[in-house]
Amino acid sequence: MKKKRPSLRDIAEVLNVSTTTVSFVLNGKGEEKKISKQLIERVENYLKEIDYKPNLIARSLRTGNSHIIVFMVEDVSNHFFSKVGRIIEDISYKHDYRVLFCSTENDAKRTREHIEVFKERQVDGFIIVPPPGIKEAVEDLQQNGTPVVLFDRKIEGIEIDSVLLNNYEGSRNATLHLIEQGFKNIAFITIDLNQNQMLDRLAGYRATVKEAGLTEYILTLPYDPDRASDSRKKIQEFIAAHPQLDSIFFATNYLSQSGLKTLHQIDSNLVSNLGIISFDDSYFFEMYAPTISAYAQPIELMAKELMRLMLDRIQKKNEALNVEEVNLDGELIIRESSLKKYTRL
Amino acid sequence: MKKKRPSLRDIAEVLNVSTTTVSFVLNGKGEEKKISKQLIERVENYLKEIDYKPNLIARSLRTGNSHIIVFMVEDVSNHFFSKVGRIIEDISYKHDYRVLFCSTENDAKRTREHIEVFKERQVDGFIIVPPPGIKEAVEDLQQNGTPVVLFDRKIEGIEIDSVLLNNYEGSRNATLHLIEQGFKNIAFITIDLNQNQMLDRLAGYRATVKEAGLTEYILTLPYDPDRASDSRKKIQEFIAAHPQLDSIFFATNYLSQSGLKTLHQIDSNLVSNLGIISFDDSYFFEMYAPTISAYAQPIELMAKELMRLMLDRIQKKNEALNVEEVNLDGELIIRESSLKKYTRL
DNA sequence: TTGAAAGCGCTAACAA
DNA sequence: TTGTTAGCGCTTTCAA
Repeated sequence: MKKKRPSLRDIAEVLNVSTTTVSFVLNGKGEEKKISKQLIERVENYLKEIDYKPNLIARSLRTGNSHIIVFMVEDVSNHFFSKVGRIIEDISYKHDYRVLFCSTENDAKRTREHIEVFKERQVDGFIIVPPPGIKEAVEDLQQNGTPVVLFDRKIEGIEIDSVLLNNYEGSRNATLHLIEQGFKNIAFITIDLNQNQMLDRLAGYRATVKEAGLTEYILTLPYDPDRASDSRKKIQEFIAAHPQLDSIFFATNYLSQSGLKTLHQIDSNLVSNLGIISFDDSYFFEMYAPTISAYAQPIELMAKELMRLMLDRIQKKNEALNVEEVNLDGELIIRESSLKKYTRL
Repeated sequence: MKKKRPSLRDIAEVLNVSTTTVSFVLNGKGEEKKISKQLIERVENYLKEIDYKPNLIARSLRTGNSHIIVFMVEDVSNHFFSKVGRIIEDISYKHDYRVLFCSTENDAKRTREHIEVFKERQVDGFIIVPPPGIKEAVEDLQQNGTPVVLFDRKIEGIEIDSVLLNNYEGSRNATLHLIEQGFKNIAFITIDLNQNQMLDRLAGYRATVKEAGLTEYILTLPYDPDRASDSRKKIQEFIAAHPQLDSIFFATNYLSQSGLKTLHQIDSNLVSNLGIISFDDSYFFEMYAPTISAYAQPIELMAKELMRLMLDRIQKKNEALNVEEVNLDGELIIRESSLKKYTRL
């Protein structure tokens, strides 16, 4: 049933040349290795004729690389990560790399297991959104000389290429925007995740509110996504306890989404009457009524920077390179929800 | 810098046994091959001690398989596909397979290229959402004995395992529901994609409307996503031309999304006054005001069926199996938007 | 019950 | 300018 594909050796035999010759021509090293024009042409023609495809596994075994890049994120089906992944896939494809997506679930053990397997599969590089507790595994990769680029989050106490969002600035901008629109009692709703990107956002909010002489109102919800109804109750209580609130800043887009739903359930006018802004954009914010303002992460730029670093590191694998920490700014997208309200103010 | 990992041979030398022995023990074939208990134990202990990880590439080269499954969809960042992919990833992980996600962009050439590369990489199976024009490539894989399971769409004139949605029934159910709620002038908005899943949905709508003695109103929009503004205009004209419409059935979730936005722009009361239902659910439908009814695809079940077939085919690679076409039913999720309206009727 | 050795298909150092 | 050949690390047949 399975017709065996011809191997290099088969080809060499048919053409009556050595496998070396075929290999060199195949890899475009014909000229460099001073193989005659005619021979090159003859080989190339034959390769084309039989539409020869080399066995990539054999090549990997020999060369030690695989032209595969791993993209490890918390959840590949998360909108933000999947969009970034999509662009990474495209850039990789153009450079003849493939991308293995995988979900860490923010779990260190699972992540370490994945890393082990991929290492044994000779993947050429890792782009990782690091869960807590994988510092050693990452250092190990670095020791090994495997390119690693961190994304979205840092690991403290380790020198490593990273592409990050300037969370503090973003949070500050969003808060400032609300203040400029005349909001005085701005709530910040976040999750109790002890990770620097969330802490920076909180810090940005607090500093800005304080600077403006306003009071801070902070609600911290449990991270556990299974306890959505708990969160709903907490939001409801929070709103009830602070009737003076005129606006809400959600620290991440899935909070905004569930938050909007909750607000709507509490009182269908609430969403229109409160100033609302979200950290992280969502494609549904512009279809909502009112449309929801957001501080958007620069998805395309992030993907490009990740791949720029990755391809560079792969190429210059044996040179010592300066570690780069790329801090990108997002963009404040002002829609209806964060504009001055006349109904309530 | 790179400390070389120990190979099977190294281990054999250290233990003063043959590589065969180590290999057998490593693969749990010790007993079967009648290696003595003590030896097995000695080898196992050493393997554990040095935390030996075999080189998976070498193994692949030798065995001809890779424990990698490819999941090819139109766009990996599409909500529906990424959710299915996420579950497939999980199931695979439990069976010690990894998943290579890749986007076809519904383009035959790109898809064929991907298939070629993956074939040379010895992937163990393909789950494919087939774009038009890849029938031959798929048949080729089948010839090769590589497991292929189609998802979401069929390829006409080819016997192949597939997991599909029962589009006709789904469309019928959604239409019936609107009729039961008292809607009389139901529009069907679709895209001009000549693929059977879309045609079945259209057919389901038409048959049901006809059966109920109602008039059909069909708007077909161009597929090209770049021409969103065109679509908006067409929707607007369509609504204007048929003031008697009391409800709209969108044939796919991204149509619903852009459609809702358009409706809202035309007249902010329109969304509340029309009956609305969407083929395909979206997580944002339940946050919208009003919440949007939908015929939801059974994401988890689909992923499970895909993997059931895939793992089965991989395992029984050399047996002739009956082709299975799994047709799944979705679920009608009734929310506010499709309930009887009192404001307009 | 264990070991020797032949490959899987490719690359590249070395020889001719 | 081209060819010979030794591996890459593993599995598995055959021999001992």
